[in-house]
Amino acid sequence: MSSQANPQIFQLLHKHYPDISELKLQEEIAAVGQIFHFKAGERIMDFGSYIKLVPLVISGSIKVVREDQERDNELFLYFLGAGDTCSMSFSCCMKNKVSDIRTTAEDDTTLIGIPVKYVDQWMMKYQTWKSFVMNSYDLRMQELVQTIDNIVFHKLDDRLFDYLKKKSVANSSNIIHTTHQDIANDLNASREGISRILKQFEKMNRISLGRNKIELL
DNA sequence: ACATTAAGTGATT
DNA sequence: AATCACTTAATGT
Repeated sequence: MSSQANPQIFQLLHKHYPDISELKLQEEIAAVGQIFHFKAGERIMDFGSYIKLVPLVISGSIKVVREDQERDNELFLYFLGAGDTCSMSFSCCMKNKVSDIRTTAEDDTTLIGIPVKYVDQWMMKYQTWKSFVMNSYDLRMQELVQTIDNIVFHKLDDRLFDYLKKKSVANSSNIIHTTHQDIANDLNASREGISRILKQFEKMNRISLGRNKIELL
């Protein structure tokens, strides 16, 4: 805590996290936060590891997946982008539990890591931190409820299109490089099902298809 | 040219 | 919508 505030973090906060406006809080984050860089595809956190840092994403994006114990599958949860933080990490770290989730850099990513012990402290100390945390919970919650709806009502096509949109945003490109099989794994669906729906999307001129390539129109 | 891997299809449940 | 059994197409060696 005797460490000095990192002026770079200070600036990044200002730019990407305008909601975190309390000066004292900004100073604390700058003092204890650390900047990390990850290359696309790099594993950031894995199942079973203890979470000791909460990320504030600055640029790039992170893919968050949940482990599926029965199969060798992973269920895709969501992408984190600039200005996002990982709601899962809050709940995990507060109980000092091991991670249920795995995160990988979807794109080259920069983030500020905050040691978990402060996350707690700041909740009581700073109003803006509290609402920041609550807010990101709320956003994630809405998103998850939505996808649960889509699963219950068998709307695989909605889920698939959402997935494509989000992936496109995550990679800041309209062209997505992936296979139908990989998508199927992420969404816990069959490859054939994905292929057929993609084919429909193509006929509706919403996308165009190629090998290992999907372009959003 | 041959093998491998991704994608498309139709039938069945 | 999943699974199976093939077929067809694209790519790598």
